[in-house]
Amino acid sequence: MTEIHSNTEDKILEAAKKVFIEKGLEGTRMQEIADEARINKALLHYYYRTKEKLFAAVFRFALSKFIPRIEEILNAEMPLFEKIELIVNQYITLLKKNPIIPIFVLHEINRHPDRLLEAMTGSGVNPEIFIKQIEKEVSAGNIKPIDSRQLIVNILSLCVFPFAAKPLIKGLFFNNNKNLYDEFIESRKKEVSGFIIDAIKK
Amino acid sequence: MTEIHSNTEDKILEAAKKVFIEKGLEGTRMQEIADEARINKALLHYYYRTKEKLFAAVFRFALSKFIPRIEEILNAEMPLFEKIELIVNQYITLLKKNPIIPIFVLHEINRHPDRLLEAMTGSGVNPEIFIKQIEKEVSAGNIKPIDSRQLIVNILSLCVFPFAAKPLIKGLFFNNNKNLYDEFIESRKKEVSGFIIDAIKK
DNA sequence: TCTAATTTTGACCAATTGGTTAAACTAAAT
DNA sequence: ATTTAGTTTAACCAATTGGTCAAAATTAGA
Repeated sequence: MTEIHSNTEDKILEAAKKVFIEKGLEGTRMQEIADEARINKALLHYYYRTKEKLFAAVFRFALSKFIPRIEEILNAEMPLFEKIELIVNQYITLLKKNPIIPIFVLHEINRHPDRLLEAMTGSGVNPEIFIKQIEKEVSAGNIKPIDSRQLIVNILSLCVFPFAAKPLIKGLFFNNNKNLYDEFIESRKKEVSGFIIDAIKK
Repeated sequence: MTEIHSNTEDKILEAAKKVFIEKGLEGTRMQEIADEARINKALLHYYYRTKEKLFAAVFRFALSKFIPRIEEILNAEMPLFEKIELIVNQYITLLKKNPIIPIFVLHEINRHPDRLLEAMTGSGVNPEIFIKQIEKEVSAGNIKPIDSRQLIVNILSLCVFPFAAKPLIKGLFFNNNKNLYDEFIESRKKEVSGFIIDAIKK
């Protein structure tokens, strides 16, 4: 198991990320990944034996961008509203750097839900902590009563959906103008957290 | 152009809907559609000459479920909050009947954004009306100041995302229990409109 | 330098794919 | 009963696909 990270192996993974994430598992041809990496197709199978194995590596990467590690934020000693601002801001910032990750991940976990369970086991993702905190705030009367899972899904929805629906939003509202769409997303960093806080504050 | 709706043509379209919407354009084999419809594969090409043409028919159907015609609601004489309640309730009800439509449409318009423009031209979808109404309510001081497009995207996000992320939510929150997830969605009919109204009311 | 291991390649393969074709079947009209 | 039109099928095809393999090229160690 002496993994010498040859330049080639990295080139393959980078090429695979680009093509797989754009076109999905079934929309991707191994030849296209090879072309993208400027190597022979047989080399793909030399480093990653099958398409599935190469895809699995890409999927793991994508999932780490889609479900970021934010334990530090969640466990931080900080008022709930500030925490929500921080989460929303960081999440939208992250997704802005990886804008096509959401639709890729959502599509692939829909096709093969088991892949998600595998990849998430031992990934440290634990919503229980955040759930507990929200419930504490509710019963302490600091925010309006709301089911914690509903609130979490609302936060996720408001952050993620605008990326998944990019072509729709861009076409419907901004006449396919990329800059206008980007500005729209940028202003959501403040918009969304303000919206959420207004919705739950007393 | 004498289109006699034979039973076979319907059977094909129904089978194509089932397979395409579940597996996407590139994940679908014509043979599988033929099997699903219990007919010969050549018959597919007899009625719909190519895979693309058959897919286009399915996509049009899916888009009509994803972007429902709600002009009547939008143009109705009704207070904004009631209107939001109605839209959210109707939209979630519709998506509950077609739960895998969102991820299918989002994925396909991401792969081929031009398909969306084609299908939406002359579809009567016109957000301008709703935009104007929201802006009127804002400037009349009836709700908090908010960009109308941001509000519309928020409404869409809160309605659609939980369907697109079904496997994630079901696994993360409900231990893959279908009933619990369904109840969760059902309660969002009230949850979401309440959330939105709380966020924008003064 | 010589050797052994690793890396890279072109040629190849079996299976699958969307699509075609000619013939057979069906049903209604004459 | 024959014709005619539309419908359905089995067999087939060329192109594409993921994957293999043996040989060539490169690298590293002695």
